[in-house]
Amino acid sequence: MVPTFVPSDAHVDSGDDEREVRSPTAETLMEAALVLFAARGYAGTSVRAITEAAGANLAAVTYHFGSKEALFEAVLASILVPVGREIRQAHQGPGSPLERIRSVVAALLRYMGRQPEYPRLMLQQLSSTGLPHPVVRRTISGSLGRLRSLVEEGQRDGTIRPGDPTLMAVSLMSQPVHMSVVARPLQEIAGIPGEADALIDRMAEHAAEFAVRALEAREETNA
Amino acid sequence: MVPTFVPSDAHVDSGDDEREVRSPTAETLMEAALVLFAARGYAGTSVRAITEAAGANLAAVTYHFGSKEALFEAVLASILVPVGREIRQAHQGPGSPLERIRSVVAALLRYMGRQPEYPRLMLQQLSSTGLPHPVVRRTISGSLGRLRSLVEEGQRDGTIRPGDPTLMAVSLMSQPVHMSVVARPLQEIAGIPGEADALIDRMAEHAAEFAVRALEAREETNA
DNA sequence: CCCCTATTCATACAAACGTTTGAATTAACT
DNA sequence: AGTTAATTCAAACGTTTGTATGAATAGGGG
Repeated sequence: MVPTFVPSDAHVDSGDDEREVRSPTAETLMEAALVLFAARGYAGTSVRAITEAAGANLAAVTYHFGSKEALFEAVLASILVPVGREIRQAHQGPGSPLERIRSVVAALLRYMGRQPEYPRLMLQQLSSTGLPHPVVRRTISGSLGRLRSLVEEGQRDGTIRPGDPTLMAVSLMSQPVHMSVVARPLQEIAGIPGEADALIDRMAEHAAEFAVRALEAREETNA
Repeated sequence: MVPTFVPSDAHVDSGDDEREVRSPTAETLMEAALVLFAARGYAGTSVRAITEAAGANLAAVTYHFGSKEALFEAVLASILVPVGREIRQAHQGPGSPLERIRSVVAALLRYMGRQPEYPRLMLQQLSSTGLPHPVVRRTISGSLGRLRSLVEEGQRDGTIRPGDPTLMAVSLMSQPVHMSVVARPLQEIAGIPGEADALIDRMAEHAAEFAVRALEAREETNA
């Protein structure tokens, strides 16, 4: 059964920057679990596989996290914090709305492209039925909100064309998430040569340009 | 274990349009399996869940398909054929390259948005590590090739701006796949009101416009 | 009616699953 | 050295997993 999410409101998030303190074993377990969950999914990853990869005892997951599902949630939360931060930073940067949108898209793609486990886990959540885990939902909803506000700002000062700001934000978000995930298989499928990191950089440039072009207001419309 | 794909070259595909003939039970199994695989993933779906949903005996999967994995491959192949056909039709339609790109994006999004299992299964394949199943790879590679050739055609006649046609094709493809999958969760996350089908239609319009704007050559560049 | 092939069915199997248990080990403090 | 708490460990628990088996049930031609 896929982890479902009884509200479990016993959880603090107000400060958005708590330093979770964990034993070394717990850290190692989370690192191993991240890789395996991203590669094979939640149901496809056994507790035994995780503990073996981490060099820990089979009972370590139950002892340190309580259950496999709790470990999964901890992993999910741990990766979404930096993703949210990445977007927040680029969002608060200098420049016009369009320029900031460009840097959000490029930065996000570069970040995720180098940690492919992150977007993979996000996509796994999105592509199952039922609502994604609340921690995923919160991050996505926050990031979409920031992107939408950038779009609206640009629409107000006339540099961004009219259109539904929410859908525009979704399109912006889909580029980094989708492309960072397909980058690796794409090298084989489409026969793209070269180093993986170089491809990510090219993709970041491309996606940012693609996004800006799609949004900017024409200088010479029929007005 | 996620289905891996020993080449298994004993498989005919030349004609691209074989009418697979199956018993009614096999058909029912595939329909039930499609829904469950898309909802919970391969590892998260048990043979018992499939046969129960199909109203068939537990042994039916082994008898009709040989194994759970073979059933999965049959399901995968069955959904990718119509997806490939959808793209091929829009690709061969009338109009300029940009207009045909617009209708590929819109048609694909409308099609997938109404059969969410299709893009879900595709994304599941893409978001695991390791190469996707060959049948997925072939469809994606074919579709990307068609999109890329449209882009190149438009670049030749000057209606599409310069840029890497392969990356452009990937961006085009990512819009329908990604948006059709996130449509449902997005209604809750972003609080989009209205009927699901109406949202799909709005998304199709939006994504097509987004794509065309991103690609078209400016009439008034500094040339 | 009988035989033959195709399909369904209940049941069984070994393997893998997440979790529990209680003893062994480690580390810190008195 | 002695006490206590935290952690690790090997083993076992009861389920659930995918697949195999052999008997039961059809449905046509002879």
